[in-house]
Amino acid sequence: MSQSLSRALQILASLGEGDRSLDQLATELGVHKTTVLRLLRTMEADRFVRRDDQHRYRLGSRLFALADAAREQHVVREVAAPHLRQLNQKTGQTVHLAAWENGEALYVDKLDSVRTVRMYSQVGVPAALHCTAVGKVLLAAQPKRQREAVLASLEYHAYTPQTLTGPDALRDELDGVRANGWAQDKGEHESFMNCIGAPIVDHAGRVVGAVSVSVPDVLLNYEQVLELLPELLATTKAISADYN
Amino acid sequence: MSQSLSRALQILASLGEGDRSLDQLATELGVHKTTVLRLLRTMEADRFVRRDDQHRYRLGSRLFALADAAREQHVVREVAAPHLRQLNQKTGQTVHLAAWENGEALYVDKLDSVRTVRMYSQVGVPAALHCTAVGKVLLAAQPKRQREAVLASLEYHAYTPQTLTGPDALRDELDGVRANGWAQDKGEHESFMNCIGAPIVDHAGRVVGAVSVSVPDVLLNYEQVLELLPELLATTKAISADYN
DNA sequence: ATCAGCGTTGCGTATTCTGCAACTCGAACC
DNA sequence: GGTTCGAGTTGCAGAATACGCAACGCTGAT
Repeated sequence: MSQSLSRALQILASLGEGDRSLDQLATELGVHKTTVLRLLRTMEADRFVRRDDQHRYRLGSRLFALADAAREQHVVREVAAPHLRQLNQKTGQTVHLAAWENGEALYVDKLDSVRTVRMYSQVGVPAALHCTAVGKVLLAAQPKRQREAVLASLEYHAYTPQTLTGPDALRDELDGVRANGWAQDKGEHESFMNCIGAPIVDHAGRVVGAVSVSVPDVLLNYEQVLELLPELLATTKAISADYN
Repeated sequence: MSQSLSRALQILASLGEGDRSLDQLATELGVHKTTVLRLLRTMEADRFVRRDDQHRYRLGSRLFALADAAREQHVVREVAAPHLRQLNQKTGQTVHLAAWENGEALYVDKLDSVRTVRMYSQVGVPAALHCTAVGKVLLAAQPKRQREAVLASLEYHAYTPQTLTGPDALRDELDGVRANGWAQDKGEHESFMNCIGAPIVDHAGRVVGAVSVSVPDVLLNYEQVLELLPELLATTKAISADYN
């Protein structure tokens, strides 16, 4: 494991909490100023950090340029965006878009409930497959071989008492998802959150993404969330149509 | 400058464009696989990168979280954001925000004209100083010493026939910019694009950023673009006021 | 005017990183 | 089913690289 890199990452993490001076960083890491300076210089050259006129260091623009570039790579995102916005405005709830990539369900876009603003924090991060609506939708759509492989390899972390914790329970659940054409998450990831999700399909009927709506139970109980299902299905249908 | 760190940053940059395999990264950097592996391991431990079950590497959750932090910590950007959105909606045109960082004019935010969707493509990239509105605004605001140093060192790449191609022409132009309080780009960067830009100033009158509006000439001719000037100046004035 | 605090530089040392070679694992192909 | 190819992983010895020291310079405060 690379020492200097490791220290550089610590620096970035520290800068994530706020701006720092050289000495501050040096004492924080417990290394000499010189060392920190060299690392900062390297990162500054690539714009991963910048420093303002008062010699205080901050995170650089390269960082968000990178994240944006990575997030923009999914084609589904572009097509889905306007529809997601509509769904978000109609329901007033948090909307997620996820896509299947190399054995994972990746969040590709997210629209928050409050203020209809994008909250990116989770975008680019994989979703749990056994306890999220999008995870179930995408996993259910995989070919049987791969599905079984995933079922066998999952860790089934029990986030809440409701979480499905074994391959058998999840297999049944997935069968249900395929039969219904949509999935639920009844407080399985966060005990106070209920979600419903549905697939986006291309012209060949292959599932290329999943959309979900998440609602905290203080706002709507589970039955009320189900009333949003028609809206959700209309949205995924529209996206699927546009996708071709 | 730290070699290993520098290579690690190259890796991140590459992963920003898409997922990569170990060998792919090794050949891209021109170093041994072992070296890349060690770097990746260190970054993986801190979740700056992760790999899926097919051994393909991609950016990790920590990086996305940091990117969001970087965005929020960019004061000018945060303050300007709502105003830029307004300007974008009122004019319907592409709006850029740039800031002077490390001796360059960096695009920090961008709102696209055609769709409601954000196109981040240019964010984090430096703007040409001799042929963009924001570049001129920011360069014009630099102290004379530094300004002259830049004037002498620029390459004056002639993107179009309209591009200013020498230090003398640019110096005159900058004098005009300071006198007027705004800058233009009459097809100097892309022949079919006209832009106007204006500075954001802090309480001490120091220029901390620049906003520009860009319009393709198929939509508006140059005189019509100038009619947007009051809107632009109102925006920069409002941002400047909020900045304090 | 002096001092304190902080960032910066040059340099010798040894720690850390590097690349080689060999090994493992899995898939693909005959 | 055996073989070969591709890709990732490990141990190791040499050497380049990163480290910390000490001294310098700058800026702002007392």
